[in-house]
Amino acid sequence: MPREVDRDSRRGRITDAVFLLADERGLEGVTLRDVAARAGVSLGAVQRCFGTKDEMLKFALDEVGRRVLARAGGTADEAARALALPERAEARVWLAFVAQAAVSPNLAPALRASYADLEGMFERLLGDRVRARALVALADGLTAHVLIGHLTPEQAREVLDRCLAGQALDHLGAG
Amino acid sequence: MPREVDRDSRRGRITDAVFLLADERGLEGVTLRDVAARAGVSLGAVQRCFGTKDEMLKFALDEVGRRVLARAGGTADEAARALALPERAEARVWLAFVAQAAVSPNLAPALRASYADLEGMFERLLGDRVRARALVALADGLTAHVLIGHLTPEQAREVLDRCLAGQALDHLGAG
DNA sequence: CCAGTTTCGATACGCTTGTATCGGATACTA
DNA sequence: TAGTATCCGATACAAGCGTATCGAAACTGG
Repeated sequence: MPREVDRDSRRGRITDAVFLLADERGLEGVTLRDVAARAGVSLGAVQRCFGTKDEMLKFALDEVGRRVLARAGGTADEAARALALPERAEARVWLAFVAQAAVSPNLAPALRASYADLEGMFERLLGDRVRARALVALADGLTAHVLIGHLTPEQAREVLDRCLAGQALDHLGAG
Repeated sequence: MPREVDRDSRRGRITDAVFLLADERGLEGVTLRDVAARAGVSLGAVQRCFGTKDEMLKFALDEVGRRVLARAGGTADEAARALALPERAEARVWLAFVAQAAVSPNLAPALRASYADLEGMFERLLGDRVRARALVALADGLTAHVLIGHLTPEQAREVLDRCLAGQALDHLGAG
């Protein structure tokens, strides 16, 4: 056989390149050629590592799910803040996958699995599945609003703090 | 001059076609040829109506913003439910634009304007800007989770009802 | 030391995309 | 009614995409 490069480290480098490009231009701006160039490998290497583009994206989606879950530990407050105010690049990748999964059935199951993990973690922390769902949804919404520039990170932090203190979404029915 | 077709109605038909296609395949699956075919006009007609693809998408974004805002009237509860549980097609179009705006600077301002309108409406209804932001973010998050199949519409409705009753996000810090 | 097999990077290919261009049809103007 | 300026739909075109293919290189088994 020819010299065999380290397959796993190569997959890791390629996945990192996918994240960088998805952060810069969105998921649709990720082309195999650009991924290869950014990762410092040939186009053929990307093909051989992942077979098809969809498989590469699916692998990247699983990876970002793992990273998000890994950082969302500790108390419910800490976890919520980590979820709502993530790394900007990571958040953009996540949002790109959410939008894509809404229309591409082959990406949706992996994303649903990540959300199920996330929701389960918050449910264990809070002891209430509905509250867990509310918190995850709120965090996702805040993250999206920061990304598009509707809120600053500080404003999102303020909203989250008020919600965590139980003062923001109380008694909305009275309004 | 040659016979002049009704420009506004043509723009409307083309915009409807953009919505249909964005709902089916996402915003990146919207091609000028498919839009033309779906609208029942020629490719050249689409070009002359909007000049470039970006302008067509920007027009569609403004239009969906108007529709969302138009349906979100009444009390805060009604508005929140209309926002969190919109027409499925409309929601997918909205999510697609959010994801796109996060990486394309020319689309972001129009989306920010729509969010500013929405937030202003809730602020008037609630008398509290932070609560308004929380509610809009929660609604957006719930909508996204329904679209990707993580929550059923009924589950999202349950979360929203608990939040509107002030029982879901209270005292998360104790968890 | 050589044959064989496997993986490497490069290139070729067919397809789709957004945009530009082009003759023909049309409705004002004089 | 003839001229003309405008707008129509069709087609042409260059670029970029994902994927398939190919010769060369390299490591292993005999």
